Parts: sequence; structure tokens; C-alpha cells
Amino acid sequence: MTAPAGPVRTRFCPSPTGTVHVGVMRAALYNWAYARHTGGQFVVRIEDTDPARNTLESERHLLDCLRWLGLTWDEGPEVGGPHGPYRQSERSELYQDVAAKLLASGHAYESFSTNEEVDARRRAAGQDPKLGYDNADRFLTDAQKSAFRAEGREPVLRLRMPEEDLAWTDHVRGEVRFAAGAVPDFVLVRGNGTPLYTLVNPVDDALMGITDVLRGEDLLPSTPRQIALYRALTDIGVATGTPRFGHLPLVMGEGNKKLSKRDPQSNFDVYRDRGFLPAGLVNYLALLGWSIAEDRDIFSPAELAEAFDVDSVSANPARFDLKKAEAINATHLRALPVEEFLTAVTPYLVGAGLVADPPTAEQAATLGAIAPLAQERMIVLSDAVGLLGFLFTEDVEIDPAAAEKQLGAGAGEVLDAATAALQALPEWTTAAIETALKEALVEGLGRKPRQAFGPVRVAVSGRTVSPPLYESMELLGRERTLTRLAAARGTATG
RNA sequence: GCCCCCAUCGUCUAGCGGUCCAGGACGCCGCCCUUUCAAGGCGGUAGCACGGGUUCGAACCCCGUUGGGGGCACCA
Repeated sequence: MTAPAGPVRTRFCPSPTGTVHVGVMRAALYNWAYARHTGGQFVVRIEDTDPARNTLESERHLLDCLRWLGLTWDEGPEVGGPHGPYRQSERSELYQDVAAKLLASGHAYESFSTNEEVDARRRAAGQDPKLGYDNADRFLTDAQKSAFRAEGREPVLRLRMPEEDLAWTDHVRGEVRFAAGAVPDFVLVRGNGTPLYTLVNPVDDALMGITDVLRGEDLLPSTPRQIALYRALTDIGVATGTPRFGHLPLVMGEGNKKLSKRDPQSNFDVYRDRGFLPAGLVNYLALLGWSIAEDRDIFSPAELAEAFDVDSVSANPARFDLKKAEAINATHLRALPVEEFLTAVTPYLVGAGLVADPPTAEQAATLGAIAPLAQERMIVLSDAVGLLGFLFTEDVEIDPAAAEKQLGAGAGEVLDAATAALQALPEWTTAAIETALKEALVEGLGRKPRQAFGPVRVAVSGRTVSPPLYESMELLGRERTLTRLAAARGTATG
């Protein structure tokens, strides 16, 4: 059992059905990283053989997610390549041809049994019907086949499984072995003549020269069937060998279950929408089953590609930990050059209606000034909306919880003193504001800084968390600052 | 039920027979810094599932137990 010769060729072959799953994107990432690491190629193929569930819209979305993450493909939809088409719905003739060859060579055979009949036979023999198909149609005579056809039955095509153990050396699990006879002859082509995933996936991998199949562990039990198919395909000259397999650990959710499509945490879009950085998400996703070094877990996509090796992927299932994902992303966010940060964050402010598209000169100036201060206080880009919103509106809306905390007893005194000090200020600069407020509140009222500045912050920004106060006030301007202090004074209870 | 996979701090992991009374990260808890929140600095908390072997020596190898997970379609 040898893999096709030549450079590594990996593939990502999603079925475009609805939402994009984070586990699926992690599989794409590993395939991409392994191809890049080895100097091989990364192929994308769309598995849309189920017209009832597949849509072009979700295909576009899938590709868009790949691009956004930075996982460029060397062959596939939208870029083409020598092994196209890369959409299974456009490859029907190929499958029909291979199916015919498999039948003619005797590797596959026509099977007429219905599920009910198989079940009945299993039960009659005192066996568990869960055992599945019993290989009963392997040696049907022509007369028997004609009789079934005369009844109006249309046969499925099944692969004849070999009478020997099927084993392979898995990239992440080492040797895996399934006993002879454990896997029944399985269906390759439906009764209506359309091919199934079981046929189409290995055929395309063979035709596209895929050398390494890296996929989720949930597909591990289907590997013996595929190995048997590959042998048959090699025998009839369709394949040049059996690829190496690597079964990646599953991505688990909160509980102890595979992160299901139903789970909101599994939806890739939510991370993108919240403003995770591609590099941040790549970094975190890569960590789900792999590590770059003993004492390091922050790295760029390029560094990942440089270092990634499937053979060192862990076999343990990995739980998706949002807190850690956020921490990793925050680190990437802070490391971003200010210009790039601005470019990335502006669409979120535009989307929230806080700044114009493009921002006005004044808005741009404010943004430029606050960006470095905001950057280290954010986890995801959308945090900017709540954190910076107060700078781009006339009247700030005060968060009730913040008011509760800071605008209660004693706040009136602070706001009055701050107002008096700021009104008299000859020049409106960060330094002047700082000096004036410290004199008025800390020295004048004898308050601890914590108590002195809390109410002022809430009055000005509407929240207990904001960019540094003096800078914020300078950017806001004297007029708006004083208006807000007055407004807060009106609601303060003491 | 059958087949297969997995088993180190709460979580992700390093460890591939001695250099491990087990290292890093997230989280959590302190302290420092400090105008809030962060960031940053320092420190702490917490783990080799269990039982047998093999070996001079086991987190690392073997077997079993237990626990967890995945798969058993004319879906992909």
C-alpha cells in the first residue's frame, strides 16, 4: 500500500450545506499548513452530490471563509487547475465510467436486496440487524438478476470487500487495523444510478493525485472501505496508489460531545463577525491538537506553515475554549501595527453607525488618536463599538449598571467639583485636564483616585470601562464633556 | 449490541525509559504598577484515571479495568 509518488497534495473537500463549522475549518487549516510546510499543493473540491442539501450560496460562503482565514488553494473552484472540474456535480461522467469499470472487472457487483430483506435475514439467523448488509448478493446468477429486474427492482452497486484485515499507518494514530469481515460490502452507486460519497470521494482523491488525506476522526471507521476501494481502483488503473491517512482529533463543545452543527459555538461566522483576526483564529485553531513548542503558543500563519507537521498532531479530542481563543486573539490584536488596526476596526464603527463611510476628517483624527489606547483594551474588533462609541455621539447613553455603581451617593459632589475645575481651565489638553482634576478631586475633596474618577468616567463615557480618561476628554472637547457632566449630575443621587 | 479511537493541571498541551518531587498557555487567586478597565511585571493554585506486569529505573513500553468519544444509510 503505497501513496502516489511526488510532492504532498492535500485537499479540503467540504459539502456546502448551511453553516460553516469551526471543526471543518480546523481540518482545512491543517491540510493547508501541511501542504505549505512540505512545499506541496493544497486542493479544494466541492462535494455537492446531494442536490437536496447543497447550495451555491453556501459554497461561496465556504470559499469566502477560507480566503478570509488566508488559506489559499492551488487548485479548485475559482482558480481552476489540471484536475478539474472541482465540483462533484460536474463530474458525473467520470463516476459513471469508473463505476462501469469496477463492475466489469468484478470488484463491484449488482445487489438487489432491500434493507427490509437484509434485516429479516439477520433476524432469522438470530443476529443483530445492526450488523447491516450480509453480502448475500455477491454471487447472483444472471437468471436471478433478470428475475429481480423483471420485478422492477433496480440494483445498487456494491464493492466486494477483501477477505483479509485492512490496516494502515495513520499520521496521527499509528497503526489502525480492522478485522477481515468487519465491514460489509458497501454501496457505491444508488439504484437510480447516481454515485454516493463512498465512491466519489476516493475516486476524486485518486484522480486528483491526493497523497495525504487529513480529516476528522469521525471518518476513521470508513477508512477500511476506502482502502479496499483504492486497491480496486489501482487494479483497474484509475488510482496510482492509496494515500496516507491522518485522522484529526474531534473538536468538542462545552460538554463532552462533538461540537455539533446545532451548537452556536460551532458556527465559524460568529468569530468572524465578532471581529476575531484571521491570524488570531488561525493561531487558536492550530492549537486544537497541535503545539509549536514547549513554551510558546503565539505564532503567525507563516510560522505555522513553517513548523507544522501532521505526525505531531495529538490524538486526543480537543475542547473548544472560548476564553483561550479570545486571549490569543487579544494578543494578536495588540501586536497589530496601528495602521492595520485602524483599517480592521473602522468597518465595525461604520457598521454600528458611529462614523461615516469613509470617516470624516474629524472622525479620522479622533480615531487615529484613540486607536493606540483602545487597541490594548480590546479582545475582538467589535469591542470598539462599545468602547469608543461615546466619542462619536452627541449625547452618551449611560449604562444603567455603570450608573448604579458610580453615580450613587457622593457622586454629585465629585461632578460639581469636576465641572467647576474644567470650566475654568484656560487650555483644553490632556495634561491640563489631568492636573485640574487631580487638584480638584484628589486634593480638593480628599478622595481616593478610585472614587474620584469613577463618576467622571461614567458621566463622560457612559461605562466603567473606557480608554484613558483625560485623553478621552480632550478628544471629546470641552463642550460635550461639560454637557455630559451636567447630565450625569441630574441623575446622580448624592 | 458490534467495531474503532482516546486517556498528563478545570481547559489546550510539552513530555517520546533516567536530565520530571512533570514544563508552558488560558482560566482562577494574590501582590506590584496605576485615574477606571485593561495591558505589563511578580508569585500562587491545580494533573500523570486505576490495577497488574516488563525494567536497575516508567507519565512514557505491554496487558487488563474503568471512564470518555466516534462510527455502524441507496447522508456527506
